Amino acid sequence: MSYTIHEVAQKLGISTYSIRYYHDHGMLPNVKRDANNNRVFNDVDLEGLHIILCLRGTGMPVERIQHYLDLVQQGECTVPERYEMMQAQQERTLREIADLKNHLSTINFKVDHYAEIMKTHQPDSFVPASMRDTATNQTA
Amino acid sequence: MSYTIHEVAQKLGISTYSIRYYHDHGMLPNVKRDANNNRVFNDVDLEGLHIILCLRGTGMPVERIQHYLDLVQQGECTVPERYEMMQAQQERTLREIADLKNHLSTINFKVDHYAEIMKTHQPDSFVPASMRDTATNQTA
DNA sequence: GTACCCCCTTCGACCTACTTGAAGGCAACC
DNA sequence: GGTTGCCTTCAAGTAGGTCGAAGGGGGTAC
Repeated sequence: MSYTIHEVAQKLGISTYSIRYYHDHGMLPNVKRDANNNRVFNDVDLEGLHIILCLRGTGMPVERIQHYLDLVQQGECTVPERYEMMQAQQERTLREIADLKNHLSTINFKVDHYAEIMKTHQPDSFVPASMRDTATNQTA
Repeated sequence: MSYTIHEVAQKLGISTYSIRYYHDHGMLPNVKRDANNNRVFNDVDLEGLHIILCLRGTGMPVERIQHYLDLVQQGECTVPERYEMMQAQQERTLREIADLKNHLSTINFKVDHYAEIMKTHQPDSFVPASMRDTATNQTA
């Protein structure tokens, strides 16, 4: 199967801009061109993009992704380095999930707090936005 | 208690640059200055920074954070809007955690895969980086 | 009292990872 | 054969910092 850049963008839920960016930066080295110089993607390229999105989504810089994909191209002798990279990324991602969960509990607290305030007030005690430019009290 | 920008940076594990950035962009409106024009932070400012880091860390754009902090300044009548903002952020964060977990399982798979390869090969079948510029086979 | 050191200031440049716009090519339809 | 539409490249813009230069104030050392 082969795909246009638009089809790939739709399939993966990203912009054509990003795809060109990844391609232009050497992260999709096997993408072919048709007679009109348009990019033509196959399933292997899609797989590559999937990995790129996974690594970018977990915060790996583009340069590191380039390096990783180079290692893949170089063959099995680079497995130990790839292993280390993926292990580092694994740890990084676990930390990030933990951080997000921490942040989430702060946010949850605010949601509950605001819900509580709204429950104990009459609905009409809230002033519309257009009238609240002179208020001064502070309730974070 | 009052703190210098350095103390705050160390306390919160961020750079003084970022703190100035947040301050310069109106997100710490109550920070005072001393006789030498140096920023002086108190515990309320620290609390504010904590919220800023929580919202930035969960992907809220600076502009939205500014708006949220404005609402806080405006007082209790803005609680319904703040409630909506925090609820949206809650959902966003849950989605982000789910995405990260998906990515993580891809990464876990790679780690296991590479570990498997390394276990079934002799240790000396891996060529040092300095010698592997001519390899061609592909094993993602 | 001045030299040195350290921390602070502002302002502007730089960075990453896109995102968008301008200008133009090629094909297909009417 | 003109218009529509998707593609191209290259350059500029954006967000959110990050950093460096230039300069000021204050405290201690001599």
